[in-house]
Amino acid sequence: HQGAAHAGAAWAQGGTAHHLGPAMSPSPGAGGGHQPQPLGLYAQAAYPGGGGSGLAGMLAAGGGGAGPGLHHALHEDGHEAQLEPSPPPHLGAHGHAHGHAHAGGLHAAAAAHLHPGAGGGGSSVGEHSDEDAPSSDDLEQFAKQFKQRRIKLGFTQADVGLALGTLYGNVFSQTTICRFEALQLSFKNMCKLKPLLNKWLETDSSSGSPTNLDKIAAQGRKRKRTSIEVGGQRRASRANFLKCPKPSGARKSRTLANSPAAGKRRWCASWFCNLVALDFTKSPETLEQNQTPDDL
DNA sequence: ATGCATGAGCT
DNA sequence: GCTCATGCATA
Repeated sequence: HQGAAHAGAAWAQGGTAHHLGPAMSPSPGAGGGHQPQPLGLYAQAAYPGGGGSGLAGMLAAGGGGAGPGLHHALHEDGHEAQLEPSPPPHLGAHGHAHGHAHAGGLHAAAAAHLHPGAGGGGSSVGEHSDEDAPSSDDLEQFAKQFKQRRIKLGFTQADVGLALGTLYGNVFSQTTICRFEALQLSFKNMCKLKPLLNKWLETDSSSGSPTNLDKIAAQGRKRKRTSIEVGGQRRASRANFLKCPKPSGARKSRTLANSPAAGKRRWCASWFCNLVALDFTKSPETLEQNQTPDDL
């Protein structure tokens, strides 16, 4: 059930993508069982080959039934649209951008792709726990299944993270597992983690043993989280981001100096970095609403 | 689940 | 100096 209705999350390697959140049908249905999970479609933009227009392109299209169409466009300011060419090293190419537009939503993907095809044999439709070129669909499906099984087995995200540590060397935090399940990691990162989690699924039943939940002593260095004045600073920063996702040095200085967030350079830097890195996977609709006129 | 932060690699 | 993978702290 729920099969077709997802809202989306978008992936892109070098480009921009958004997703919108609320897409679910307003079905009055009592049922409600779950909360609308934003799962979704991914779009992978392959690399901007040389040219580039891809970067700033795209915007969303309106939402079908339910949602008030929210979307917005990101326009970059006049100049500069740099894309970094991260060369897709041959190998696994995956990437289709399927942009389904389901019931509510949309988003587009600028995309190019390399075909998955590796050469060879007729790939059968097998669901194998592949290692090599998982498609977005595979990952999406895997994540979904993984979460389901994890819960069924009674493990928390944190448990899994720890287990991974004992299974291999890498320990992962609850955060990472959560993001994996929610498809909030980069495509590449998802591909990297999938095999590990998959192995966990297989090894799980055996792990009835009392997991040594410790070892992972905490290290010193506590991080301090900067407090941002609700509303103003964040709002202004969002507006700025919309105007220019990748500000140049000069522009950054100007923006910082005049923004309500002035003085919080480090915060600003992290904020922009995170937004760009996640490809703007945070509700763009919110941005639109709060957009400030022109406080650059 | 998500906001802010760190640090390793790259360029 | 930037991107990416990851995580602490917290809503």
